[in-house]
Amino acid sequence: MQAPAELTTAFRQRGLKLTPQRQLLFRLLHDNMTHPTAEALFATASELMPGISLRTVYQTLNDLAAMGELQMLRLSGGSTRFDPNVIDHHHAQCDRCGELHDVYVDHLDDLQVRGFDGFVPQRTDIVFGGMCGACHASAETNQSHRPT
Amino acid sequence: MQAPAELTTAFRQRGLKLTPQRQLLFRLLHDNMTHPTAEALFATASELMPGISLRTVYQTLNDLAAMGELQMLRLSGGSTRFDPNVIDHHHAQCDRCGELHDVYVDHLDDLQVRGFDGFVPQRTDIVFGGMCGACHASAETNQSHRPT
DNA sequence: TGCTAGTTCGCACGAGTTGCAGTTACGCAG
DNA sequence: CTGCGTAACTGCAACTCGTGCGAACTAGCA
Repeated sequence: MQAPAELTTAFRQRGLKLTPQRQLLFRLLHDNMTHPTAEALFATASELMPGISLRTVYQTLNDLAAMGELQMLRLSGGSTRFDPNVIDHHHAQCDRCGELHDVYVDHLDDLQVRGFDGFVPQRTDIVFGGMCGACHASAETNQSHRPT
Repeated sequence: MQAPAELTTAFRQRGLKLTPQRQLLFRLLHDNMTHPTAEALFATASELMPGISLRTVYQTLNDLAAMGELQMLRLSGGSTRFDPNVIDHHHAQCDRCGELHDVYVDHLDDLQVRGFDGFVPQRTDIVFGGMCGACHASAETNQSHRPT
């Protein structure tokens, strides 16, 4: 997603207004690598701007997603997450702690897919399931501390 | 997912009981390629067994998923879908009609992924977005019928 | 400064799913 | 076949996530 200043312009150009609430959310989202949920953003935003409405957070997130500035991620476990990174990338989700982070896949076009059967693919979303480094390490530890 | 007869055995072995409701659901799911939702299964089941509860459908689906006999799919648009095909495969979803079908991807191991950063991948879920054959055809038609 | 359309907010609603409690019935032992 | 214990079924209420709606507000422009 673009920097707050560019978003300001982009919104105005579309006849959308630039409210303090939106500007706050722009700032909270820019360079945000945490894949936050609407609730999480609302919590952070509430601290900086008491009284902001959860409704407004959803509204703004939907607007940004519609403008292609935000990717919406519906994954297993919980609510929709929002990803300001709209560069071609994919995700790795930890089965244990649920943490999500970005990964980049090369040569995706080389994939050989059988069964499209007339389907015309336009996007490819890959989600790797597994264990993040931290969880994997602690799992190993638990294993060696197993009760006799 | 295994055939109803094998599931019967598998359930008994786990101390789970074999009720008519479950047997019905086993039959409805076996070889079901439609990726049904819980509601859809409930609707079909209700015709064959009036009085069956939606709660029971959810319960059984969760049990089967926990046993690894069913894959739960949380995709964009609506509710969780259930896939009795647990053989290594992936999905193609039509952006227009929402239809979902199975595809098979070869040489997945050859994928070059950057950014795992300690993450230990165990599963790979790929969802292709695009248009199914039917929708693509009708979209083409609309295009050629464009108003002048 | 004043107008107006887009925004915000709060509430209520809706879809999807789960928790709970009372009743039912599967599966095993006698 | 009968009786028992426990798992399962059902119906309802509750819960989560997200959206529709209307009144009040305000950004942006003339």
